[in-house]
Amino acid sequence: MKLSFKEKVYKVAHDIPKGKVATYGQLACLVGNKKAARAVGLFMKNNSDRSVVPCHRVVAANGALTGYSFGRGSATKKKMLEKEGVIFKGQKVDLSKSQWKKIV
DNA sequence: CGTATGACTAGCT
DNA sequence: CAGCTAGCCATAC
Repeated sequence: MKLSFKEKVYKVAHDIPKGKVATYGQLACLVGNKKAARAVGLFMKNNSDRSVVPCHRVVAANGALTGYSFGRGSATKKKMLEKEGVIFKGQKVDLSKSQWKKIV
């Protein structure tokens, strides 16, 4: 079975461990199209698995909490991440400490 | 198939 | 530091 880009994105996103976050570009790179960060975000928005896929563990390349049209948006997202152990720097995620690094 | 859309990113001013 | 532009991609219609 051939996984669609979107399927891969969901798969990788689901692989993000608790307390860690990944950037759209990173996910895009993991699925094979590092320039498809846009498409990645698109799937997160059209997510049907928002309760299944930890889309809240996906942030912008600079650690900003972009998007997230769930709950109170970035507020809820930030809360969830902080609760999971993600380090925050002001209003952004401290990628230097909480960016997920896929171990292959 | 062509157009429109979007939770992106990097570079410049 | 903030704002803007251009480039790139997959999906839906």
